[in-house]
Amino acid sequence: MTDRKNSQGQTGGLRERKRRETLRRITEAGLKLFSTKGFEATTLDAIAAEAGISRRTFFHYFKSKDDILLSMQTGLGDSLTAALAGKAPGQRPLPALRAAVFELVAAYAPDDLLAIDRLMLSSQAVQSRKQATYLQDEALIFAALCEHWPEENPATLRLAALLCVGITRVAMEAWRRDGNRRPLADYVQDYFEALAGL
Amino acid sequence: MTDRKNSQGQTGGLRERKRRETLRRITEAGLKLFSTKGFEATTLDAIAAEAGISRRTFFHYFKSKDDILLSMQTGLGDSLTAALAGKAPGQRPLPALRAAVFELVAAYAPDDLLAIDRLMLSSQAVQSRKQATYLQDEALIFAALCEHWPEENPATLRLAALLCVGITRVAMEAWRRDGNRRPLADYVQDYFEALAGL
DNA sequence: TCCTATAATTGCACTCAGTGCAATTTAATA
DNA sequence: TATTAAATTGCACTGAGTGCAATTATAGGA
Repeated sequence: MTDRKNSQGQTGGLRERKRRETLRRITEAGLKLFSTKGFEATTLDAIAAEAGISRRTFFHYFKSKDDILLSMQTGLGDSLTAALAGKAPGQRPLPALRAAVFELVAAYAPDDLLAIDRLMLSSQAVQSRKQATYLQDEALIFAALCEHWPEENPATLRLAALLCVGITRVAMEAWRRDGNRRPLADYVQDYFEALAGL
Repeated sequence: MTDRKNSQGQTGGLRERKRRETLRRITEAGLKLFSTKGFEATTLDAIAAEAGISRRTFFHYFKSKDDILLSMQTGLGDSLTAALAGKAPGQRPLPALRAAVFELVAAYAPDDLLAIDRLMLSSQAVQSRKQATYLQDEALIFAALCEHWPEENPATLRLAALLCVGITRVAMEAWRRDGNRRPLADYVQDYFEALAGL
């Protein structure tokens, strides 16, 4: 009836459009205040005021203050399983994962993510929860591996998931530590090669 | 002067003895209440009352409610670096670590730790912080490895630390999942062997 | 256009974790 | 015993997060 563009789930009605807009305003307000005042020193009242909503409404969009930052995570588990789903021919698990990681890492915008990352360091709780997501990523990838290689030893697949997430993690650490002068893919390469020297 | 047995830092005065006793009472009270009422439902007032102290005093012993549980962690990083310090002859890093892990895992009391572990699952925040400690363990072990094998490629040592903590972690998961009918060392063995099949 | 079901926003009152401060008690020691 | 330092406590406060009920805005059909 009304002329809403519901085709790709993109616009879909005034209600949803407003909701997305409010969500955007909250995260924007949060990011702005976190980076100026610091994470801990920023109160929810301040965020709500900056976003033009009430304090109570904030909790209809996020379950906690932490979640503003956490919601901006890349979602390594989802990305990798997706990249893995398309192409699992006759390859071994680890090389397939390796390829998927490189695919991901190729398209990576340094600056935005780095800023978020730095903010996350300022809160113990946020940092912990961020690091805990690595373990969830592992679980997701392990499940995907089990589907693609059902006859493989589960312990092997478990280790493959562990290594792939772990290598990505330490590569990003090294990359950030060096002030990203070399591309992230180089660090990933380094660690995958170091695997042979064990 | 006074007859305090300060030799091994064991007793050392009324003050310290009382302090240790209070600490013990708090953790005991916490554990008791957590396991009956649940972690979230247990208030600090209840813990303080049960331990016979004031609410305010609690914070002279723990920085947060979480820390009661977190303080009972094994400290994989410390244990492993200690076990590693004694014996690093001409071995390669990973085999040396492997031996150290087996040494640790041999002396492991199932029941107590398992109860703590189950309690930690009931709080998102505690669980996250627990998982985050694995990364700190990695860092500790990596530092120790760098000292013992200064001429080795750091990336290799980084991966060794990652693997050793990771394998211990997934082994404990599998062990717990199976209701620990087999000894923990068996699971560690499984994963170390699966490493070859990658 | 009007009407109704449903979703979003809000205010209010509440619980609980955690902190700062200042007073008081208790142990250590000269 | 007198002095010093640590431990305990109460009080008042901030801020996160929740439950509830009232209000407002949107959706979609009559």
